Amino acid sequence: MSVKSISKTMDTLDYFLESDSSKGISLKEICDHLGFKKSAAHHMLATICDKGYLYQDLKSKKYFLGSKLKKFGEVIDLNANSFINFADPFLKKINDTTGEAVHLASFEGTKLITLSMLESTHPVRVDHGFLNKDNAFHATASGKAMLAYMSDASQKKILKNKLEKFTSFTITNVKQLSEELKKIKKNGFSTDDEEFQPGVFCVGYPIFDNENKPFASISCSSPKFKITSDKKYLDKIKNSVKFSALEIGKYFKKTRKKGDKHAA
Amino acid sequence: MSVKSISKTMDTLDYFLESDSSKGISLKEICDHLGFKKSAAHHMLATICDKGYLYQDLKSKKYFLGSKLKKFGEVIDLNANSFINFADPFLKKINDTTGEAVHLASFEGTKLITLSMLESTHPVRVDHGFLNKDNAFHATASGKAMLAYMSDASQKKILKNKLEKFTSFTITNVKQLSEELKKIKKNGFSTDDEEFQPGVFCVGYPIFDNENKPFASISCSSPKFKITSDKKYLDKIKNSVKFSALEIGKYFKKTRKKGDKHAA
DNA sequence: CTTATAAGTTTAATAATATTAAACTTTTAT
DNA sequence: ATAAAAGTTTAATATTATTAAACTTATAAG
Repeated sequence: MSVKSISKTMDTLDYFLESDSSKGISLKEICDHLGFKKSAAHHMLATICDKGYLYQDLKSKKYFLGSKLKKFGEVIDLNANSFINFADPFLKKINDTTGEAVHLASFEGTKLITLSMLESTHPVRVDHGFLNKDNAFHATASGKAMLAYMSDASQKKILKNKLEKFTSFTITNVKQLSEELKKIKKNGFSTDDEEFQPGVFCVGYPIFDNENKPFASISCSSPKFKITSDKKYLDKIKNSVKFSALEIGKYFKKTRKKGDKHAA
Repeated sequence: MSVKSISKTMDTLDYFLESDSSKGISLKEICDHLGFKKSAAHHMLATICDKGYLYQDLKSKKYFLGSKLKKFGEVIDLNANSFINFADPFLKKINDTTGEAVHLASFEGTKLITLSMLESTHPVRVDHGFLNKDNAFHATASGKAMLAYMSDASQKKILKNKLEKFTSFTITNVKQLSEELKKIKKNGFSTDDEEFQPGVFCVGYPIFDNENKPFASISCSSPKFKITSDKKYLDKIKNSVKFSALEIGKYFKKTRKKGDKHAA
């Protein structure tokens, strides 16, 4: 079961992120964009404001993000940001060597998330943006690299929904995906051969934590034709990503004691 | 009207801020602390997780803050942080001169909020912490300094609820408060003579934006006995706060064009 | 390893809540 | 000054969230 008013509340907060909210957003604009009735939206917004997550300007009546929301960022930074900062120079290294887009991914529950990314420096760019979604694990190099090394129980939870078909090459069959994951564990890396975006080929390597669980992954995306036309290009990418993945993995040995629990 | 499930959701998110959530929080703990029934809380949390504001660890089943919440901090920083950064050295100056606690306040809707603070450097400390609440305007030097210069319409909205009595000195009579606000406009500064906390005396100066509206305020808190025993001490504080308030006010002349709208 | 206990999840019936339209107020534009 | 639009309030009702109970999974104790 899903609680509708909560869902609507978060869609509203999301709208403040997506659009420029620096000059405030009116009740009407919120209703128009999200399809709410104005009286219902008004009740919702009054409650959100009461809790300090938004506030309504006394004169213009427009809504703004409340400074309370700033505190979440501070707390999350404390918990997880050091990992991203540690990883950054190693992502940069792949980006410098290959010139291609590099993504650092992790997961929160069953959601694949992008922690950090560097865009391609080449004229022909490949960009699949920031992800924070269910149901992309099976179609991305980042997702498959982590999925392959997870426990059966975790795999099952992530794959419990129907596998979405993003392109004609997306693996949507569980049996077939299972074979693919076995292959990944044998090879030590994953690929995405136009399975998420047409014309885009990705290579992914897992990053293991201090308990040898897949905690994150790096992927490097390249236009497919480069891989096809230059046989050595794939090896160049693979070597670069593998090196950085191993280096970043050392972060956990440095900062965590055996038995320390962490998120994801 | 207030939407209960939204209210409960935000109380839950607040709980993640207040407690150490770095190792996750269980469903049971949330229910115990906030008085929820476990099935209702489970439905609520499932919805929150679906939207990416929290996530549930696949193995431990504990809940964590979702990285999506980090983005709010980034957006809010963009909008408002430059003001706080600009003000910082001027707050420091008051703190250096007087040794007393200094607060930079503003307001979001009808809520008085603390943007930044410096603690007393003296052994006898005075600290009223971070505020983010309705119904404290009438009882604080920060609040009254802004209130005095607001439009009647804004004053009315802020004072629409019964004025809470924090100490025996808190002004809870609207008529009496109105006289006090007149006095503040005449003098150019506000005081809080044990009206919020017993034994604490505060001096507040408003900060005006590029349209001469009160946008923020600075207050300096001191133990009451110091003010009483040393007649020159109050003047020392007043001069120091006044100087910084005027300097910070120049921020708006530097950064905003006439007619530019901003929050609060 | 087995059993017991606690925590988490799901369900569907019902009690309670959020939604709605309509009336009303306030604001903005003409 | 008037009209139109945006925002707010209300209370009746349809919809939704809550609840207890059954169930599953995880953890602790014997």
